[in-house]
Amino acid sequence: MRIGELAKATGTKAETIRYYEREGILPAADRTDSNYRDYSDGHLATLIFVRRARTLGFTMAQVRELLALSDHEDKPCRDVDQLVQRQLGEVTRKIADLTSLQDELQHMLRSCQADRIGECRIVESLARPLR
Amino acid sequence: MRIGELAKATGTKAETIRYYEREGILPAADRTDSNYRDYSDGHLATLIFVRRARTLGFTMAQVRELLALSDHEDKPCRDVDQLVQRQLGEVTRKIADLTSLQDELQHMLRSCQADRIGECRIVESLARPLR
DNA sequence: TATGCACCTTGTAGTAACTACAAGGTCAAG
DNA sequence: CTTGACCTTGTAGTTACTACAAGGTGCATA
Repeated sequence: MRIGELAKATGTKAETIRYYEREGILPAADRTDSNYRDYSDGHLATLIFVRRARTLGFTMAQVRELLALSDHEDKPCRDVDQLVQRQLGEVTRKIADLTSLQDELQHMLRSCQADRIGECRIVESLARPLR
Repeated sequence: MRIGELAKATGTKAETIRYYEREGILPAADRTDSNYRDYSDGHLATLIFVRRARTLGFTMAQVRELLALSDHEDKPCRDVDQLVQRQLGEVTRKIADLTSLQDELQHMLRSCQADRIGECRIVESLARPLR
């Protein structure tokens, strides 16, 4: 598929896709005879992954690390293990925070539907567990 | 508390705290006689909230919206309701993605501990549900 | 065949959300 | 009375894009 299709399929600007290629985040695509980039389904999956990871608050560096785990076949398990453990910790923390926020938002929704204006603990929902 | 303490307590640079004040994200603090910013526990909670929300991938604009929900006492329920519903959708989507990623990381950990190098489906973990 | 659109390149510059200085000044604890 | 934390204004760097412009190729269609 060409860059325009890939852009549409993922909601990414073509310029951002080329940017990812320059940055080594997305592997360079094959080229057609007319020098157009020709993307595979693998590229599509990787790009979706990158975009999701970014909206989940991972930095480019972290995305790079996560992508590197993809081809860990050639690396010793111990190295990978540490990295995975670190990422897992962060993911788990994020889930906890988001779940707390979700609870609070749902609570707000319920109290609104009941037309009672309850107190809003939205700030507390994330601020409470003082790390 | 003074800016330095607040900075330490939240892992935020003093400069960032002043930046948030300029941007209206964090309400201006009281001032001591010597013109030092004097923060309350409320400021602390808000700042923790802001930082968490940011690492969860919310933009400043979204953080602003979420904070605005805090004092919804004066706004009609219908308006708040819509906003909450929208944020809730995003939060829920993020939790789903993160949970999928968590599963995959845990799987990698298990297969590493068993010293079997399994296939890595980390990209697929986020890329699969094609939106 | 000509028009127009998608693509190619390089390059510059803008945006968001910080982060880091510098310069020049005040305040307070040891 | 010096040192370090704070104050201000201002400029500039970083990350992760996003948006142009200029100049060129490929290709479908009127």
